[in-house]
Amino acid sequence: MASSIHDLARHLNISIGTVSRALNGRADVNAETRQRVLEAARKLNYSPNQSGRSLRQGATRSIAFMLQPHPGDQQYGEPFFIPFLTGLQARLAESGLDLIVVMGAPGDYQQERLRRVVETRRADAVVLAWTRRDDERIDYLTERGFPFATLGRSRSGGKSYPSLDLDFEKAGVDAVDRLVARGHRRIAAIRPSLDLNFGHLFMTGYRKALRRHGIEVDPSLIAEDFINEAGGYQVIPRVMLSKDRPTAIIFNNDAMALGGCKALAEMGIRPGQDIAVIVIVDTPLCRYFSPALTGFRPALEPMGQRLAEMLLASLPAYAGPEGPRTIREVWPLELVARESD
Amino acid sequence: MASSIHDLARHLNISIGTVSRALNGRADVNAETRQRVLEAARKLNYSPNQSGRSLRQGATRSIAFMLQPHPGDQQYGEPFFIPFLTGLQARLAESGLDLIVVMGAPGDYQQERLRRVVETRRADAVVLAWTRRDDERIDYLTERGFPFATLGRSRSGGKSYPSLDLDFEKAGVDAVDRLVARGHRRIAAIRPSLDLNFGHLFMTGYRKALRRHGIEVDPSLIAEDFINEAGGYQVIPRVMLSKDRPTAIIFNNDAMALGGCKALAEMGIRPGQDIAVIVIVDTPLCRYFSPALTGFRPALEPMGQRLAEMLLASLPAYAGPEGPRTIREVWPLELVARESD
DNA sequence: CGTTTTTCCGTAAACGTTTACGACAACACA
DNA sequence: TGTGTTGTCGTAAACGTTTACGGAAAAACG
Repeated sequence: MASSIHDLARHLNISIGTVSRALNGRADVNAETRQRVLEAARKLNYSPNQSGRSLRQGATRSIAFMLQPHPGDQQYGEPFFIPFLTGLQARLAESGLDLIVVMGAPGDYQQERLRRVVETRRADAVVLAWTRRDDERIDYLTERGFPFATLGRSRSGGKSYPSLDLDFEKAGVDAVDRLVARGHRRIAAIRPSLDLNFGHLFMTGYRKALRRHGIEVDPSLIAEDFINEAGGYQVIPRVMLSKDRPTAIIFNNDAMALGGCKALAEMGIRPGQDIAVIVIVDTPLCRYFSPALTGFRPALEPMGQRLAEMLLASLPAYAGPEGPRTIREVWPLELVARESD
Repeated sequence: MASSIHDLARHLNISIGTVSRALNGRADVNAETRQRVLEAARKLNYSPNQSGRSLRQGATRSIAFMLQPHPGDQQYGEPFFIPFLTGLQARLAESGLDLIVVMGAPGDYQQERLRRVVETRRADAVVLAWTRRDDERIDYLTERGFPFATLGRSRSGGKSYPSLDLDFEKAGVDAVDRLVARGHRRIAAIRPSLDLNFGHLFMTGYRKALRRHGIEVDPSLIAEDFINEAGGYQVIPRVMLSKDRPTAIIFNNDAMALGGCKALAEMGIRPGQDIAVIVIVDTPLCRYFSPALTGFRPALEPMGQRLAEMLLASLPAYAGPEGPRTIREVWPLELVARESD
């Protein structure tokens, strides 16, 4: 059915070696011959079988992104990643690499899928997200010497791999600073599990800023739940029913904020009027919510491009001129002021 | 680095043929030998190189889902697909198949990416979404005889391929019926491009129901825009500033509904009180919005499983007992009544 | 014209599997 | 003992590429 390099060679009365060299732009092939080969390839719409190619070269020329359903989420996923993937894809394509996204099974930190990709050599490198404070996936990959990069940091024991993260700690500080400047002193923090590294970073900033303002950290104002709408919804009563209510809430996530605002509305509390609300990671949801939610906007697509670049630079096969490699980057989160505070 | 079948054979003092047969569960291998092979494979943690395997067998044992950023969307994507993919993945894994997700470039109806997957034989079949009324991807695939299935129908000229869709027409009818029963007669419809088949189906139901109730279809109550928050936001003025305002609005999409409600709020119109709102495809967003939006909930994960089954049944290599193959299914959309109407 | 260099191309091996085929031993049966 | 059957395994080809190597012809050089 599909035409192989042999068909092409036979059709041109030429050896497959020459065809291959012509297609791959080698120097030692006559200009006219190359022309004929390229034309024939187009006419028979030939394109090389990826399996044959991978087998011979020992590389698949593709990078896998491990996509995981929201931890603790039963239903929907994270639109967050789409623009990131668009950027990743764009940059990889420039170097002739394909991006494949591998769905993790919900529940197990996708160890199983990851192992499968690595062991059957379906990709030359992988990109991880949802990095945890101690991440066994990182241990696994470094141990096996399999190339990877991460979106998000981790507490790494001297391991060296490209990683790109947002400055959640700074965002936590900025959020508190802003609220304090507006007169708030009882500021709640709604966060996911501290295992998730960005949750931990956020809380570090939160605490640090409070202390700097001479405000004692009140454990009853800090609550953890699933990182989705249901989590935000069910966590609010725990925070609001205490005797000394907060006057402001920082949500570590837009989905949690949505659920939280619902719970507030049901209690007759209006965000932006009766209580101030800030969201750490801004999405279109925040902008189009009523009231529009103040949040911190990440530059997702550029991040995808950048992480692709960093990953490529770390791969011997694709590394360009041996410049100094940045291995770790932390990008700022820009605050977008809106109505909710 | 990675151990091959030769290493395994050498380690066991056995031929690679026997090793392969043992691992693949062939009958003609001694029980004790098989045991030894399996143990050694575990110990050396051997797993077969996928490229070698694919090359020999002429099949990659993987299915590609073509994921496209929202048409007209610059920023974020569609969480809709995650549970669908979870179901798809689960069912494929049962048959030993891998699911890979391929990102399309925004803009071109991902023809380029699709071609690449097909021509380099990276997958044995593909799954398409966002089916259009006339879909060139379907033409391309049938022409080349490449197996595929679609999430969503298309106006197919006698082509035969597995497809699974939601009954958007019925949802359109039900939405109108419900609103009419509550006394509404001026019902607006906010939809995406009619090229997108689900948009077309929805409108068919909408018109049909209106006529059945003796209500004339008023073009000024129908508006098209991008299928995202911004689209919903900017389309509302066009519909609400006419002299004879609608008393109810049906949104064909949750993101458009979010944007639309924002625009309504800015005009001082409260959904659920001053105007009725129904959303065709329900997501957690609808449930946790204030007011909670009435919508039609799809069974996404089961749909993924089912479509995987239908696809598998259409592939000669994986087809089970040759039962009658359902080639086309349309699933109901269940209405979830909430506060917005 | 003889020698060296360059240009171009064919040959064949290799990548890691699976599998058709045949060989050999053990066993059953007459 | 001879013949057929069964169980188990090794051999080698094949999948579609890329690439090291060598060789023939053409070009350059003296």
